[in-house]
Order: sequence, then structure tokens, then C-alpha cells
Amino acid sequence: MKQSGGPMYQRLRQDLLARIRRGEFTPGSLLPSENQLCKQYGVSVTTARRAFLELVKEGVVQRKAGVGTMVAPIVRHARLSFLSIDYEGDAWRRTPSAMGEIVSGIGAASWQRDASFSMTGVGSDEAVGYLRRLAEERTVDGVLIRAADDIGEKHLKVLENTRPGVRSTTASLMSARFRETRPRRRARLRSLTSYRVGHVPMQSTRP
Amino acid sequence: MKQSGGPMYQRLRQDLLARIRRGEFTPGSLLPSENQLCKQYGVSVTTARRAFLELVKEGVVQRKAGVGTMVAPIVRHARLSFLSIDYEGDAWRRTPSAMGEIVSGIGAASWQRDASFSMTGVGSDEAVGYLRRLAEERTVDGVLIRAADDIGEKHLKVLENTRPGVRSTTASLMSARFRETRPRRRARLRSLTSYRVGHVPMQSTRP
DNA sequence: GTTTATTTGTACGAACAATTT
DNA sequence: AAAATTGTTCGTACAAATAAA
Repeated sequence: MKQSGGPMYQRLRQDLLARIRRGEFTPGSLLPSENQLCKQYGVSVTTARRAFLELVKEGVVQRKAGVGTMVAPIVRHARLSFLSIDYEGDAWRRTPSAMGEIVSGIGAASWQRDASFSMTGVGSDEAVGYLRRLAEERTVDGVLIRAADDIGEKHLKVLENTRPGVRSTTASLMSARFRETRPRRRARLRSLTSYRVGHVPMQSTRP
Repeated sequence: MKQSGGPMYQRLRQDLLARIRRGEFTPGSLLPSENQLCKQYGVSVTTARRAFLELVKEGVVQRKAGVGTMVAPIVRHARLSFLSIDYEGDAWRRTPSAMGEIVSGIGAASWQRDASFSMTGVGSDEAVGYLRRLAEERTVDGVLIRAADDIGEKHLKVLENTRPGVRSTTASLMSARFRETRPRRRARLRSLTSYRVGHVPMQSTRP
């Protein structure tokens, strides 16, 4: 927990998130206070607070003065989020925060019954890196990624392997791929390719 | 700038955002450094930094060590964002961060050609407060809000008056209202009401 | 009802590393 | 090599809100 890469506040955030996902802290229950966290992890209040604030921004936890920090009591899972990635030129390199927006968008998706996002200006390597984190960390049950052909199969493969429920495909192969893997959704997904922005209707899941 | 309400870092953020929106800082240009901001506004580095970091999270600015903080060079405006608000019981009160998710979602919308969001668990007063801020601060050209009937006309009226381009309506009156105000969009919007999650196709606007 | 302790919210200052010019 | 800027981490202080004694 100490030596691994990245800033401490990120590793702390990651660890807390993992513990929540494992069920160590259930929705509605209180997390350790800032002071407790400082002792447990050997960090300063600043660092502990920053990790918490990140999770607040993502909607994972809620804080109240005088009470503490608790796991968000109601989490609605988007059954599937659809990302349509059309990247043009090197726009991505000039706007690296773009993928961060996707990530926060997917965070919002956990409060939605349905989710649909479209991004432009996204490059391959950075995109896959972010999406990989996304699939590992977020509360979505699955992420369907439709990318431009030149993003490349190998990158999308990496993403698929990170977590079950993640399906990816290049634009031209989309309907074919899904005909193989999920035959029952064929009709719906084929019509989806005619959307400029994909949208996958989903049933809502209640807690 | 000093006496008004709210935390200083929020007021600073708001002021910087206003100056960017007014064109005082153009896309790609550098904002004042942290030190300069401290002197100009009479705040500590911590506060100046926090205001900047908020704007980074929203995708308004980008920072690079050794260079500075610049206005995001490419901003794609969503011509219209569609918010469908169906609130159930008092779920909102238990999850106040929900509307914050909408706000961040709309932030993402500025990077999208199209945008579609759906929220559950949203109450009236808090929702309108957030949405008002949203209409005032964000880069979307318009926000179409479809709300449950019991959110009330008066609240939505408040929102409409904050900024041109914002259109709101209760669910049952939706097609009727838009038949009056925007006759050319009638067909599109009427079919939209049959979606569980609204989606308004839009042309992309390039800088 | 008051007081006290705990917890988070805001704000300040400082130090050092990493990056860029 | 040096200066400027942001990134991370530390520590502190006080205010505000809450809960318990």
C-alpha cells in the first residue's frame, strides 16, 4: 500500500473504493473518520481528506459535518453504458481532460437508469488507459465501447479482458461482433449503429 | 468580491469562470498563475489552487507543471441538453449528491455533440437551485428540462427566466408547450416523449 | 437546555518534487 | 544552471454541524 505507484491520495481513494466494492462498508454505513484514516494509513489529514473529496465528487460517499463519511445509501446501477468514441486527428492530445469527462460521466451513470455518452477528440492509448481504470473502478455493470476503426483491436481487447461485462468493438464490425456474442440483442444493436449517438435502453435496477 | 456569500474558493471559481465566459481569457490563453491570483484576490495559495482544481474537474481549464493554467483550447458546445427528471418519493433527500451528478454530467456535455441524461430521485427545491446554477454557469447553449408534474410550474418558470435557451415543461404538458413555443420542432419532440430517456439529436458546433 | 467531544468545512502557510521555459 | 509554475504532502487553526453526556 505504500510503495506502489501514483500519488498517495489516489492510492488511498482506490483502496477505499475497493473496500466499499468488496462490501466491507455497506451503503449507509460510516467510513472511518479522517483522524482514524490518518492513523490507519499513516498519512496527513490533507491526504485523507483529498481521497474522501474525490469519492464525494464521484458520488460514492457522502459527508456531513458532525456525523462522518458514509457510503452513498442508494446506488442505482446502470446495467450498461454505451460509449461512442469517434476520435479526430490529434484533438485528444490538446484536450487530455476529455477522457476525464467520460469517467465522470460514467460516474453519473450509476445514478441513472440509462446512460448514453458520446465523446470526440479521443486518442487510443490514453483512452484505453482511462477506460481500463473505468472498468476496474466504477459501479457500472458493463461498458459497451464503440470506437473508430483506427483505435485498433488490440487496445479494445485489453479493455475487454479487464472485466466481464465489458464489450468493445470497432465501428464497422459492431453488428457482426454482437451477432456472435449476444444474438438476442442483435436487432436492437444493429439499429443502434444508425444513431450518431448510441443509446441502449435498459431496465432499471433497484437496490 | 469579498463580502458576498459562500466559500471564498467557490466565489473565486465563479469569478474566473465569468471572466472566461466574457472572453477576458480566450481558449488556449494562460490564466494568471497561482501566485498572481493570490495577490489579485488576496487569498492563500490553497484557496487559489482549489478554485483552479474545481475548474479542471469541470474541463474548463487545463494545468501543466512548468507552464501554467490555460483555458481549455477546444470547447464543443452541446446545442441542447435534455434532462429528464422523474423523482420518486423522498429519494432525493437521501441522496443529495444526485443533482451534483447532473451538473457534472452537463459539464461533460460541453465536450459532446449530443447529450442525454436521465435522473431519478430528484426533489423540487434543491433541483431547481442546482439547475439554476447550471444554466447560469455552464457552457451549454440550452437545457431542456422535462420534469414530473408535481415539481410545479413556478419552479420551472424560475429556471426559464435565468437564461435564454432554457426551456422547461412538465411531463404531461410537454408536447403542448413546445407546440406553442417552437412549432418547427414539434414532430421531433413529440416522438421524444415516448422515450424512457429523452434524446435530442443535435448538430455539432465547432470552434 | 447546556455543555462537551467528535467530525467535517474552510482557510492559511510551508516544504519539496517534477516539469517546463 | 536558474527561474517560474504546478503537483503532492505535511501541519495548523478556527468555524459549523452534529451527537452524546
